Amino acid sequence: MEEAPKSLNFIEHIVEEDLKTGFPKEKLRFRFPPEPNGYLHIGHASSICLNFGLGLNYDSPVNLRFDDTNPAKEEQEYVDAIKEDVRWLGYQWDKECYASDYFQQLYDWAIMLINKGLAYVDSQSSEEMAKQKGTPTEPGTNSPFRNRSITENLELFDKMKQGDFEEGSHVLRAKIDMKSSNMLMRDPIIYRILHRAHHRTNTAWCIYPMYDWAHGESDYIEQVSHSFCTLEFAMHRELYDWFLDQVYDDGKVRPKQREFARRNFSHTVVSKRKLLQLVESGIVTGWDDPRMPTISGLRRRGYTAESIRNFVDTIGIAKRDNVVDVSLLEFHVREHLNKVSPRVMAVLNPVKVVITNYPEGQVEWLDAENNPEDEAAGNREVPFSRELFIEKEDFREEANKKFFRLKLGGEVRLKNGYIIKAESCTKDTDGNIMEIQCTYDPKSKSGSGTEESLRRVKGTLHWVSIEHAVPAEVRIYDRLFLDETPDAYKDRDFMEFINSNSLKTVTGYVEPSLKSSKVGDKFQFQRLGYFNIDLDSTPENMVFNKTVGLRDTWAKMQKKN
RNA sequence: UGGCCCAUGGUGUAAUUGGCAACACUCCGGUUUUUGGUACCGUCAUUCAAGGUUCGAGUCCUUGUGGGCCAACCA
Repeated sequence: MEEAPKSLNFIEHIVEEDLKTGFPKEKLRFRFPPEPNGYLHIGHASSICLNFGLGLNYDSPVNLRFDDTNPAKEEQEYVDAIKEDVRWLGYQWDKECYASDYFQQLYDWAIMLINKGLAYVDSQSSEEMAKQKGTPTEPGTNSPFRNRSITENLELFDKMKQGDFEEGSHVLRAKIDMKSSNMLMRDPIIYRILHRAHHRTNTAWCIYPMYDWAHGESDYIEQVSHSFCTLEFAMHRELYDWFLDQVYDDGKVRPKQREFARRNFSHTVVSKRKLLQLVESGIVTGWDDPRMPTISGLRRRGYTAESIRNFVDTIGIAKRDNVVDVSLLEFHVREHLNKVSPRVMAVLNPVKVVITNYPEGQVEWLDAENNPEDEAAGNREVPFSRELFIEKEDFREEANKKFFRLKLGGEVRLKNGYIIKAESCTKDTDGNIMEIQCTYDPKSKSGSGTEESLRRVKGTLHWVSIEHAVPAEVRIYDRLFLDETPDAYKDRDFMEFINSNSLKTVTGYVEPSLKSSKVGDKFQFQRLGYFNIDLDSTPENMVFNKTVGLRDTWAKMQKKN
């Protein structure tokens, strides 16, 4: 058996190339560097799987590093949530790191920059500096403070650190080139004053390093060999390298930044800012609302880590703009859940069926297969009685041959039970069907082996015994946005495209075997879809989330007509 | 007036680095089925444009076109 050589994405090619040109494999080291200012979303999954996948592939350490240089936005809650999500996705980091662990080293290096004449304290307002910065098409001009003496810079920077100055009054800038075609090289700010308590260092510092200064140096301190980030940081690479030049020692690993395209997904947004807006505006109940494209939202919705990993693997890594269709994600959950989730019966939109020739008061416990895809899943028993619920959509008084379900005078198989025939129905004054009267064939019991039981009828319905069914709250979700790319319009706000009907709550009736299940348990409600038990669920009031529906060719046929 | 990046079916990615353009999803059609599910089979459909190099270009070069990013004391 030869294995087909797995094709590599361009990032993997880069690593392979480095190995081929002499980079020692044992020095390979990667990192996943989230800022703890929000929850991880499905887009982050790509980065997580890329970095940790590389680690697994090459047997290299991968650090989890929190990029916590802005105490105004970052919180411990996010740190905890991020760690949980990465673990849940199935990955183990080598070291848990924080950029804030390096504040002292970063500060010492900043002093060195000043001493080398490569950094200065600027005492202008941000507006003044913005003016001097120029535009992408026009060069900037030098700050009047650009040529302060080293001693003065040292003195001022020390006072910044001591907390002698107000926020915004001074910054430390790198002295590079105000005329560079790269705006980031026009004397970027490396430290700003922030009188804020930090989630880890508390009030020890009142100056905080900017991203560009902190990130590359953190990579260097951790001896990360490959630092992968999204495309919008491509212009930062020049600065990343410039900063590295100032501190780099021969013999150490020099980190290499490379960029890949972030993933966009249809009918949703993946930007922590926008997700935060959904949370704060109350459109969703929280970061883990099952409609959110966050890892925690997907987990609560019933997605499995395996399905997310498979999905990420399928969409790959590249550099071009993209919008990944959610149907691909849905395909992967169905694929996994189909293999692992037990089948049960639940009726979500009930109508009563009375089997008129079934003895009153009789109950039979019928044998039911838990999962046709997995023999080891075993069997269970479901109660059958004279009065049942079936789905309203499964009955019509009259219908053509294409309708395989129950109609007056027609027969249908009740899953795991008997063949029944609809004889009549009763309606209320508005014409709504209140009850369907059926007869059953006592010899047609599933699995009994009788001639009658082997009869083939076109339709098979799921059902529950009214007397035994457990009422449950069922939350049915639709996409959060009506537009495919809600945040792709320059002249319209993404909030305009909110789907106001993204959550529908119904009372469903589930078979009694579900009473013993726990939060997070996943099931296939036969003929309906995959559902799991929400964390709001209690033994008295069970709550289910619809993860995703089954593929529904019947619904497609309906749509076409 | 600038700089950087990108362009392969409807969608997302491949193509042994210059050698027969393929995989998955979607769509459509069919077979099987006590889930209109699953499984299986099949159909449609692809290299942005024009030049150039070459025996040979999706891949290299030039120009053009289209798109993205760059002017937070955010990351």
